[in-house]
Amino acid sequence: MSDSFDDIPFFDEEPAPRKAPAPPPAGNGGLGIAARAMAARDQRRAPDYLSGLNPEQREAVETLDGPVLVLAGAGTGKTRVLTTRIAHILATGRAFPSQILAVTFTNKAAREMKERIGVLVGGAVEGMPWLGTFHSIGVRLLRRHAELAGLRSDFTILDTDDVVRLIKQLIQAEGLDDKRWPARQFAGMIDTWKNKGLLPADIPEGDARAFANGKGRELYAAYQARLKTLNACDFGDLLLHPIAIFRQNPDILKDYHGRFRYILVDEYQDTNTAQYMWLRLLAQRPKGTPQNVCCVGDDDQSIYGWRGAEVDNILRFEKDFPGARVIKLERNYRSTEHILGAAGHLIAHNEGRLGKTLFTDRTDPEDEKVIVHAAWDSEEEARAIGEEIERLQRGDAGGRKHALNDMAILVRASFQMREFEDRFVTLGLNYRVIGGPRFYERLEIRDAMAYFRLVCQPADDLAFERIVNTPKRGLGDTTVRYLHDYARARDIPMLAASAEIVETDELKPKARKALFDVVQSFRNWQQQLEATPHTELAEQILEESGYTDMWKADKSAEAPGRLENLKELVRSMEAFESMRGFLEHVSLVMDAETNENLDAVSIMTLHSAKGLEFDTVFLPGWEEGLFPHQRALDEGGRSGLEEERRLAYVGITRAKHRCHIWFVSNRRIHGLWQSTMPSRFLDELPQAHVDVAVAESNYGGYGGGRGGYGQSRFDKADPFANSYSTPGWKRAQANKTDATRDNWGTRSGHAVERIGYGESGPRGRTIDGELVAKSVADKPSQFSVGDRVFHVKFGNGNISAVEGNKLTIDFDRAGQKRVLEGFVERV
DNA sequence: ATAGGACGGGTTTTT
DNA sequence: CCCGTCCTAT
Repeated sequence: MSDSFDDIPFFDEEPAPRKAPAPPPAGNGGLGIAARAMAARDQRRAPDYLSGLNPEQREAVETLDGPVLVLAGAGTGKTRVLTTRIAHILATGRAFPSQILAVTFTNKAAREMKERIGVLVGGAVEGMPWLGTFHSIGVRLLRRHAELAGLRSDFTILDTDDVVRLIKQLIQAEGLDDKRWPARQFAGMIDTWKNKGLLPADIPEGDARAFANGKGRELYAAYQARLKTLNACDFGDLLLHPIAIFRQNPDILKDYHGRFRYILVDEYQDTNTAQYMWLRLLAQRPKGTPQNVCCVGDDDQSIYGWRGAEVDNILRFEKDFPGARVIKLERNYRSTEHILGAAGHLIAHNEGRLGKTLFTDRTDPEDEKVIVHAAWDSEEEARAIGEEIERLQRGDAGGRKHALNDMAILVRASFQMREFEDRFVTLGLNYRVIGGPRFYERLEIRDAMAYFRLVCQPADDLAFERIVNTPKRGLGDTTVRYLHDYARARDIPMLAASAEIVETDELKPKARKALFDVVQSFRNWQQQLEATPHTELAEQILEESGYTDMWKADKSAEAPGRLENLKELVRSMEAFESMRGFLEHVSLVMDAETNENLDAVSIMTLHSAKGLEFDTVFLPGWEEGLFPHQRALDEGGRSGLEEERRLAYVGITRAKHRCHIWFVSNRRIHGLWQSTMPSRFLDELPQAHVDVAVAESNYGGYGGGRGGYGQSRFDKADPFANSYSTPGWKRAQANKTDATRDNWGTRSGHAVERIGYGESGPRGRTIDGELVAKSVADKPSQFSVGDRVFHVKFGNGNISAVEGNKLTIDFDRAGQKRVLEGFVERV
């Protein structure tokens, strides 16, 4: 993104496009004769960038007039189509870069697109100013018209953390119990409303009553009012304000209609209602005016319904844009026929899809089918996958050697990651974890950012409150509350209030002096904002505020890492022209770099795997309750199940050559062992493309298809040749105390890259297993210590502890386990 | 001010 | 079980 929001001329000063629009495409079905002739003519002198496209891709690229919906299945060259289409628009002189609006969901996608267009078009074309995420484009629009939303153009963008703190204040100000009404929850509600495009007046009565003793609506309105006085926005506002501005100012909207000759949207299946409203305002034109909108998406990969995405948007595209051309990309360039066959058969169980079937020409008898494996428990699952990874890495059995970078483990829920980490640490296998909190979410980074924000934006009270007593200056709660009240009463920012208060003798001398110093410092830094280079100023701020000293004095293990992160923060500012430009970047771009030089297995959730591909993919945890997730079923019903199925589809289609699916019979949930059923999705895989692994262990076995998951096949199992060993997690922690800037330690030849995760490592989470536990919890246990019991999976053992309905049992063969008493019987 | 204990909550995540 | 948050006791 650009550093400044003033570099884009608002009105077109460029000449009109050089070429007359091409004649409308012939017929609805195949190409007419004239069109074919023209296509043939074009083929002869087809520009380089068009060669190598298949007919459908080419149609998607070359159908420039009128609405187009491209249904691009996984691995069908979606990004290629989008970028080539833009290159084509530019190369044919249909529009200038600044006349193309291209929207993506993530910064990564936007970046990638920019790079690829650059390659296609050559360096001649300046970066496209209106290519970006919904939010970054929203910021750009809002900066231009801020006053129409009651803001100044230098408004701040609050992140989730700020929002929660602000709401908490509001809840307290209402005299409500902030424990009974958690701010985080209300922030979530506001987010949901905003995703739906709802302002306080629009929210359903039921929603309004559900929170804060029925004060939900008032609280939402108060929140919006407070944002306005803070000259701030949350993420939702970046869409909602422009929508309101467009609706209330038809002339402004009309200007944008004139500006944006071509509109492109990536991942259309992920748009939420607000984004849809925004897009329709910009794309729908009066009758007779060209509506050159092209949306690309895949209804089968819609996996964000839970955060407001509406698959309906893609399903009703043709209604919204009558006469739309719908182009399906079904030729897959990524995966083997077995992988496509398995994925296609699975997803066919969903109703209400537009219906695509991926195919490939490549057939290779050597290609391995999708393999389903059974394991006793999650520990064995991790062990077996680890072994398979090492086997592929060594390349024995005549196979070639595989890089760890080509392998990924995709899990449904992040708590599953831990077991793999433990195992890989023990094996000394390099891995990287993708997901979790980011660089910019770290404590020290957020503190430093608060200083910078307050310098650039003195009205940023949230930043003020964050750092006024960091490092400790003796300005505790009492003082801050006083400042807060004083500022609110006079309707001025807290920093300005402080400047007034230090002139009085309202505060005790000690506090007064401390606050005076703060006020002086900020005055000083603000004065230097224009003159001093921003990286220098940043360093100066961190030094003079005592913030770096605070961490230098800290003897804890993380302190050196935090200092290193601060240095990195300042270093990363160099790429920007000003401190303001940097702040804007950070508020919208939260992603972390990966270290590509490191050869490591990737571990991530299925959600974060969307859009990626790997030679070999491992999909563990295909069990009822985990995948499909119980909560998705409980809360989402049928559509919840279908979204889970799409997630499974996404998982399988990430694989180029090898896809290994696993399920276990026992998983530890809330620390208790529970027996689990294989996922229904396993039954939905086609026999023709799937093999069932045998002899992974002597008790595994898939049971041969439908209905084959009897418990009896586990009876003679002896899964505990290795007793439960202490996880290597602690060692992992120790190993990477020096992991700082990039979060990867390299001791003992073992590298762990933690993309996103902060110093705390992965958090243990677990799935819902409460029902079983609660149903019997009130009865006193019928078992007591010393009882000899039998467990259908663990065999015989002696009870060593009883706690409600939870028993700790020393099994003869399985070692010590904690199980619910319902699973054992007295011998 | 900070450690330590009680307490709650535990799917997925971007901007 | 395992973690983060909040309140209490030093």
